[in-house]
Amino acid sequence: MKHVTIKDVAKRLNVSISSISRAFNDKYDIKKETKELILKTAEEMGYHPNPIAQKLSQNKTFNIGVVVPEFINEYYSEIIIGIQEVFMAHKFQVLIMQSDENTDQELRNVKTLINSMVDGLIIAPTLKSNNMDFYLKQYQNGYPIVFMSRVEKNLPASKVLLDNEKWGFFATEHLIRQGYKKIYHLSGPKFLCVSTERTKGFKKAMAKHKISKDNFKIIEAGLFAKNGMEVIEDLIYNRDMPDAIFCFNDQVAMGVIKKLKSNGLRVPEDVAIMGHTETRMAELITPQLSSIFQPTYEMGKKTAELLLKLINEGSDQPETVLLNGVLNVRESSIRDKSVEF
Amino acid sequence: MKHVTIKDVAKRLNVSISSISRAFNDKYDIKKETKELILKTAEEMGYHPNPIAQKLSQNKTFNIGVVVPEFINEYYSEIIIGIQEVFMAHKFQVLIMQSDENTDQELRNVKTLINSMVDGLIIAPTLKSNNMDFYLKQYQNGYPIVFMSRVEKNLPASKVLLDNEKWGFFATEHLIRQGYKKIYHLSGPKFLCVSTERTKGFKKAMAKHKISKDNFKIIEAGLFAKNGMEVIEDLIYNRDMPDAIFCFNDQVAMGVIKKLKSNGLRVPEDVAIMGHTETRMAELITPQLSSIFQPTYEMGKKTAELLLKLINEGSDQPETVLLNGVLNVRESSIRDKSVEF
DNA sequence: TTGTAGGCGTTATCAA
DNA sequence: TTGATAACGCCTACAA
Repeated sequence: MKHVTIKDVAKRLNVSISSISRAFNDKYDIKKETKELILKTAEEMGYHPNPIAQKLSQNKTFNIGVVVPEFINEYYSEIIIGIQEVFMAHKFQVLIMQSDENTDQELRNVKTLINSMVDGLIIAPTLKSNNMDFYLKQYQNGYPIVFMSRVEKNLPASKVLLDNEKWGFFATEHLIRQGYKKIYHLSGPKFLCVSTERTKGFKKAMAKHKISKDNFKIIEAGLFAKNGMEVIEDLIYNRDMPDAIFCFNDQVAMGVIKKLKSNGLRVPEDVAIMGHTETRMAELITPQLSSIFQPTYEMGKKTAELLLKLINEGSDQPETVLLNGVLNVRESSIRDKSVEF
Repeated sequence: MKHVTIKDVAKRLNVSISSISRAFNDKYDIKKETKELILKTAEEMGYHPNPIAQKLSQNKTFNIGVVVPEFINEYYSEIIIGIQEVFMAHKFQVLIMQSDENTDQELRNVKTLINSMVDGLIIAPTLKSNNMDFYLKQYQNGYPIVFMSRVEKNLPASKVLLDNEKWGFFATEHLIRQGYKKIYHLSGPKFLCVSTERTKGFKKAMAKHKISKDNFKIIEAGLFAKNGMEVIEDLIYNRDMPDAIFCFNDQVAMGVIKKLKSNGLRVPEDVAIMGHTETRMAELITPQLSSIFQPTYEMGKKTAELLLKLINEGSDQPETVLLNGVLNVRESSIRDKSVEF
């Protein structure tokens, strides 16, 4: 498995290696016929420039690192596809590492990537990430980093995120407009900014529509289906069931629906359910789950573009991209089919 | 962002770069104190060997490539986690590319990875991959490749797969033992060996239990939920509904369940459903879906180990690892709770 | 035990 | 338009 090198081609054609190099990087003047001859012979010999040597000589790795908290759920997988698309087109390789929602693992991942000299980093922090100071220090030292998804709006660095407050608001308002009177919100962990933003949106909707304190409640649940199930068990035990529930995400919502059904409660007749960060399953379960679709693919592309710019042009002002979602209303939250949403 | 190099450390300590190199690769004799001093100073200066230079000088990239048909579903994501674990421990980087179930994209991915000189490849072919000849040629030329998941048992190369026939058989037999009399199988595409194997298992179970031809049927469906839905629509239209259905995978099974429910049929009372290649959703939908769990994480680890061996020791005999699944019986396929399965 | 120097496969500067 | 050659940062025979 010996690879053909630039020298082999040079020898074969009796030209210098510089000419070969020139032919492959149309930067320099080189006679058209020579170039064509070289490219043709190289093709025949199966020569490709050795990317490792290119990188060494250019002092660039053309690698970028992506650190996500997990990619079991389709959310980050889809984002990654968008990221890869952009970087592939620019000859970058994308190294993906997942932190398994563990802050130490995340720090190790980032350090591994930095040590392996990636030209830039995209980071979506884990649940309880306490590494932001470290990341920001790197960023301020000039290391190209773009953040994604789970960071605060006012973080002093480039980032791409959903406007969680806005879409938390819309999700809630949809329930109100459907005529539900008593609405609970199962939030994510309170140390997760994505969650507090959505909760803010929930509160804002309550305020706007002047819903009294007796008629709403915010319960800290979590990220996973089992968190939703646990909360429903408590509510049933305490005979404290609302008309409608806005869940932090679809996973929680599915846990909620499952538990409601197994206790003989109907969705949406007894309790309406609204999810968030739509999954493909939303359309497959019964009832179909209303949710907020996030433009994952575009998020990935946008993030990649920001990083690419940062790598090529250096940093001027940090840029924040706030993306919009889509409210997809389905069976789980419809009371009155005549009401517009 | 200038990186500290081996020279900087050498200069600082007034030793030669060879000593630094030795200290970092405990291969050569080097005085213990010198080594410790070097490592300590290097640490202070923030020196890490430049992986690109290491790779160039060792003529190895320490990269391996993984090509999967998709990673939106958790199946390949979980496998990848297993792969990464093994290779990370051996200082390899794992480049992941997904083919979006497109055979041309797959070929491009593989060629990109080969051109970027990965030391080895793991390939899980797409649906209609017609690139196997090319891959086998590379393999026979000595390029380390291990195949995964969607290849035939008798492929002359190392591979890791589930024993699909066996677990197709078990899945079917479970339905028979539950007392279902008329059992249909929704297969995957017939050009997908994984599917034909499962179908073989289905037929074998029918033969073993002497089920007459009137009482079973094999219908080619597909991979996705919508394929399952379409088949159910047909069956309803033709008034040709069995007691039980063994679906190619959980996605199809979920489509089937959804369509059955929306037509007022109960699962499992009217029709029992068995899935395959268990997803996390299996436990969350109503009724919970019976399925065959695949040991994805172990598959990833095993595949990685085979490739690592191939890279380090060269090829002797191709090795085939046939893994076992687990039959998880849940609500969707239980008729009689007293029957053992 | 340590240092010197050549090589890995490129790119890029400088001469020709 | 081309060629010679020094870098890029490291590893490793060989010499000391």
